[in-house]
Amino acid sequence: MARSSFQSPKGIRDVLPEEQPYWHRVEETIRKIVRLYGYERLDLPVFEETALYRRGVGEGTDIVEKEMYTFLDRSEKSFTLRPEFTAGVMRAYIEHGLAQRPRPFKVWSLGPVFRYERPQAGRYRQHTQFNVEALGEIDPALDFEIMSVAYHLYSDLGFRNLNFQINSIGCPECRPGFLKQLTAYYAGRKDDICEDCRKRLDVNPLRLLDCKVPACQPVIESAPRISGVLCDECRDHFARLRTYLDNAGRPYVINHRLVRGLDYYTKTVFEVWAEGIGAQNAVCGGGRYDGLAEAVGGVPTPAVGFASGIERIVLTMQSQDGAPPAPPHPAVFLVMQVPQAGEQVVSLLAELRAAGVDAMMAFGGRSMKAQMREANKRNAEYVVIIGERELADGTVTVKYMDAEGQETIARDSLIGFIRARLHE
RNA sequence: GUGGGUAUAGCUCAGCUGGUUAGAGCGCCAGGUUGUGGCCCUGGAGGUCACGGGUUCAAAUCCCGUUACUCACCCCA
Repeated sequence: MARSSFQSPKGIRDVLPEEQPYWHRVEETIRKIVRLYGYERLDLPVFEETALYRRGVGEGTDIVEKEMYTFLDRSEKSFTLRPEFTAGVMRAYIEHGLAQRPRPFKVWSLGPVFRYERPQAGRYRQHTQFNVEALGEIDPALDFEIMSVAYHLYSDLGFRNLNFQINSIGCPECRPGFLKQLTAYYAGRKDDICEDCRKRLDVNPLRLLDCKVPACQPVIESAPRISGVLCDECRDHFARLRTYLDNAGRPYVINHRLVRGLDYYTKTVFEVWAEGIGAQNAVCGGGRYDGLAEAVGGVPTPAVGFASGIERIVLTMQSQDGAPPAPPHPAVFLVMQVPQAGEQVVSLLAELRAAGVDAMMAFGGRSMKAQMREANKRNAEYVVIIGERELADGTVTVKYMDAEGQETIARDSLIGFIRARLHE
């Protein structure tokens, strides 16, 4: 590693040009799909009042307890770099009276989110999320639509073995009863479970089901399942969602242990799992959050959404075999055989670009061989050479870089000549 | 917050049990005569061997500490 006075902060990375083709491909696909499904873009601030996240995400969550980048501004107000999108979307929805628009209000966002965590493969302190939300509607067909957006994205990106995990975690009507059952069940087994789980029993019992410690597995295995105690409304909602999935032939796995860490989820929760992202498995997580609006001071508003991490998508793409997205390369690269051709090269370059032909020139007055080598490294399709002869008779020489041959043509016919070939 | 691993050129890494001007491949730059890329050949630039201390006649190499990076746990995208 090169020495330097500075380096990027821990867990925060640069996306160098060679990785950009992947990002470009992902963004292109996202734009295509949100249009297809009728979602509009919503850009939100990168930081919000701290209280929004405390109440929106939930006091008991890891995000709020230990992962937020919180700071005081010069007026001593507390703000926090967004650790997720959903709370901000809800804030904007309420603040701008967006409930007045046709419902559901369907939006997507793309941008960085921040969490203070120990970085590891597929996990960063700043990462980029593609976020999709639909607010103001409880119909399970909307849950299905949201999941379809995710499905469509990954399948268009060529992901194999799409692994959708779904569950229903109930609502304020039925979940308390389940938690009572669950804690009662665990109360008699305190000696059989790990230390973390003993804490979860008091703090966040739902997460007991999420534990990966081997000793806890048999306990989880025979634990009561929420599916048995869902209220009629939640049971019906979940059943209808599954029907839509079945009818569409979508693969999914019902995962009784999928509970998710954020407080605001109700009913449907889902994740999409992928390989190639280190020890992480989720490229996408989401669900229904009918209780969030009230938690942040709005009128009750049902909503569903998901977030997907672009870095994890890119890692997944890179781990799959198949050709990487092609990097950009110029159609034309201009080379001067003698320094006197410099003026011609500079004006010709401007003319080419004005005509919409992407072009570059060799800078710095190096040898022609060096200029040709650069043209090759930059993968130019055509090299246009201007030398003494061309200067003398008002011509240019066009060389084909991935074929044999070259030809000398009138300078004025160059743009037409190149355009004709690029359209082939 | 907890645990493991690693720190030598831009990148990937050699450098054995301490010994004199620290190496390779790739990349970069320049040449291989008269105006031309890719292959090949030649040459060149580039390193306070992470940092600080210690042991020793002698440390990239051994010991201690610090920092950084990395993987994993927790949790999540």
